[in-house]
Amino acid sequence: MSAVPKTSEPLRQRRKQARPSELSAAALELFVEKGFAATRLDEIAARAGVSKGTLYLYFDSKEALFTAVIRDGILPLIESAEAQLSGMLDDPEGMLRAILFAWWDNVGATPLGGIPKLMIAEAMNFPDVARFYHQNVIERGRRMVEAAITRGIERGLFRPVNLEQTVSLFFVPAMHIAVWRHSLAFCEACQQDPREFLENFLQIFLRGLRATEKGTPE
Amino acid sequence: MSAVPKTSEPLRQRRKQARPSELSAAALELFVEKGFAATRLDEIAARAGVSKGTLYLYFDSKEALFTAVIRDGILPLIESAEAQLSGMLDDPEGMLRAILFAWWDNVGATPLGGIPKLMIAEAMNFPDVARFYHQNVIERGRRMVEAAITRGIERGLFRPVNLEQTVSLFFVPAMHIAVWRHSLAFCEACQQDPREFLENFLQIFLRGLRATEKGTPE
Amino acid sequence: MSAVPKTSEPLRQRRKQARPSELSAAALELFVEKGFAATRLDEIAARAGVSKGTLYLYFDSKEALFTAVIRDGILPLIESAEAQLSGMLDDPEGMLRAILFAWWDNVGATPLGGIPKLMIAEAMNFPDVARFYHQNVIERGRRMVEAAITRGIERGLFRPVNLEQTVSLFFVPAMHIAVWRHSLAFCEACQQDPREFLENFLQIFLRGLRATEKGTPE
Amino acid sequence: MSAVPKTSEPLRQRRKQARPSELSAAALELFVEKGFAATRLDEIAARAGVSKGTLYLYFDSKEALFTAVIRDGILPLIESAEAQLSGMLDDPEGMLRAILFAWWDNVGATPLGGIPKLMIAEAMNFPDVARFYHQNVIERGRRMVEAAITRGIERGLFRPVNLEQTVSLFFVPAMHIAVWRHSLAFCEACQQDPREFLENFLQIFLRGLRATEKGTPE
DNA sequence: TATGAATGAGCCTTCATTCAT
DNA sequence: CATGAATGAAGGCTCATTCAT
Repeated sequence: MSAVPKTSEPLRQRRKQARPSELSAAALELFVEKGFAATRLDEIAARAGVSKGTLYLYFDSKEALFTAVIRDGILPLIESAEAQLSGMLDDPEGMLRAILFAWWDNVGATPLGGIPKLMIAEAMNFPDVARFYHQNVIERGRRMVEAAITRGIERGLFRPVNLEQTVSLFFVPAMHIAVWRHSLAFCEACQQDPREFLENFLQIFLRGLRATEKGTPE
Repeated sequence: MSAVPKTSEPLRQRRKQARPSELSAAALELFVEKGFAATRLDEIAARAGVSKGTLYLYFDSKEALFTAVIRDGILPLIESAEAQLSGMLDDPEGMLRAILFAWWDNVGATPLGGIPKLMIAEAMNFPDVARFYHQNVIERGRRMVEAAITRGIERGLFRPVNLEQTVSLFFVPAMHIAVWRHSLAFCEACQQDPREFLENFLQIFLRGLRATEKGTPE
Repeated sequence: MSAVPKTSEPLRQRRKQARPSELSAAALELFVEKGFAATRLDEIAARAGVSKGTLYLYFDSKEALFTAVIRDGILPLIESAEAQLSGMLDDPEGMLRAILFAWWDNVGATPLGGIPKLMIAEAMNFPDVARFYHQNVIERGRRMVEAAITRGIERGLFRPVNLEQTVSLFFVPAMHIAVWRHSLAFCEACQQDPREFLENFLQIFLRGLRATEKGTPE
Repeated sequence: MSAVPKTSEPLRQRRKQARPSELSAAALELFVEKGFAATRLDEIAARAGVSKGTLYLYFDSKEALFTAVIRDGILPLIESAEAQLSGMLDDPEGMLRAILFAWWDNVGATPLGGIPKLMIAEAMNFPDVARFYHQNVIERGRRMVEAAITRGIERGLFRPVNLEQTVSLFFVPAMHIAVWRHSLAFCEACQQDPREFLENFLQIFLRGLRATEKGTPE
């Protein structure tokens, strides 16, 4: 509020452009921390440095703000991830590793990493948002992993496994870290380095997935 | 209204004894479904078939009801599980399998299976309850698995792995099923048979865990 | 609150029965005085001697309270008026006079006399209520007057006039008094005795209505 | 946006002069339709085709706008009416008829015809405005009618009647039409031609007023 | 002069909690 | 023990008003 750079662009204009994402960023933090119902609009406004009424210049209601937080928060990321990772199908194991750590760097380690917790908590209260999230985030993420595993099986690198369940297993530890970071964060078991945890998981996962004929020297 | 005959009423007596758990059962369902803040005491009372005021005869406040739901719901189960499973240390793989499916039968498949979702959603709003849950449920559960894996490593059945992380990995898929059952339940990927999913996980998990020198005859 | 007679009937019970009409009576006064939008529920509750929340035990919303004020306030009166006055058709002039003064005594001079002002002010904001009022109050009132004038014409007592317009003319001065009582009440011209005003109107009205052949000696 | 050429702009000049009355015209329509409290400044600005802030360039507050709507709307008309009709005292009946239809043409049939409804609705919320309206509009209008009736009585054309009340009766049907046009407008009884209604009223009114000795040739 | 983004006081409504019955 | 009418604090939302541009 005091450290605004005085460029030639009028301040008002720049704030106007930035406001919606400033507001939804503040909202995301609080929704993740306390849940939708327990978050007061006062708090969101205060954290964004605006007054309560300003929220209504950009969002029709608390619920609309919630929807926007989910929609606008995660969709761009999925799209860029698809663009970046689709070319790695030649190396299934490498692609799986890349998906996992790209997710961690761009989502899990950022405030967006709270969204899985938020969706878990609010899915039954906002079925429409949950359905959107499922179709546009979960399903698209699963498809990427599915493609990698399928290719690995085709090439004889992986055992023929139940695809659906194996894809689920692949995501589950990453989700686990993201969720616990924003809930039972004090738990020491979660204080471990997330990348190390994911690496450890990948080893067990891939080892369990690989075709057995070829030994995998540790 | 004033002339209620005061005979010996076994039914009423039984109800009186059972009331608290009837109330907390109703509360659990609703807390899991909608979250703590979004659940009204009216609804809980209605679902338990009592009036709103009656809740205050057994619980001091909404928050006390929440605490009771967690405390009284899960603790007895952990204790009986410890008693039943502690004798299986001779067969680490069998013990891991037994833990997983005992948990599913006694917790995951029952209304108590909603507690993980509830704790995830409310941990940051109720740090005391979260700490209680962590110490008395999570840690005790982890210790059982830790014992089995440690014994497996000692006997050369399992590779020497990072214990903490591996224990986490062991629990994560089970938690995942329980959580998603009560949030994104409509997701088809979650409609799969939970036991089958756990079985599939166990295969990959154990295969990834086993010492490599010995082939793993399916 | 302190002068409640201590009869055998429990206080709570009696209040429960009386509350809705106590509340709508308070609401009527304030809606008439300030209009719907300018009336705060705080005021209504305060005037009725209850807290704000109590209003919602009996009415779903401010708007529902408005509807109830109109519906429950005026309908019973119309019905009793129809019952009492329908037998006077033998004496058209007497019936018209009776209608006018019965209306004054039972509506105009009571708090219900504010309803015409209220309906005028809010009809366009609440078209459904306006339509209800029109069909169930205005039209039924008009039919009674219409019957009297028609009979008078049939018997040669009245000139053959435009019925619709004459019925309107009959009601207009009464409405005028009622409306001004609750709006420009300070106007001296309105300080006149209402009964005298109505009597004076009746004379001019009937004199203008009567068949001319028979002189009407003053 | 910054390079607006400062040429001589007759259109803009004209707009600048006309703005206040354009604004109060828009305000009048909405105040009449929805009442003062239920009308938002946003709507008024939108209907006048300006932004919300512009209203504050011409009026200090919403209430000042209300006052201006009444003051500036009706006063010029009364003054021109007085000038035009004061010369008709030689023909009392003609003057009464002229007053009635001049009022209809210049007020009742125009947007100003909504003012009586507005004053009825808001008189108790704005006693100062109501007093102004009473003194400068109502009283001056009454005086014109009073003069005509007095002259008619002096000349033996009219019966000696209660002046105050008869003047009220004279205005009441006209007010009634104006008010209902802006409130219960859907009512079929009000769909009648207003001039015809006023004509019918005049016949009954004058017939009831005339001295009885002289027959009244239609 | 005109704009419209921003404000914040105020209102309707909800709901945990109390208490007379 | 049980009820449910009553309470009042608090939250979502609106809108008259201000002011930087």
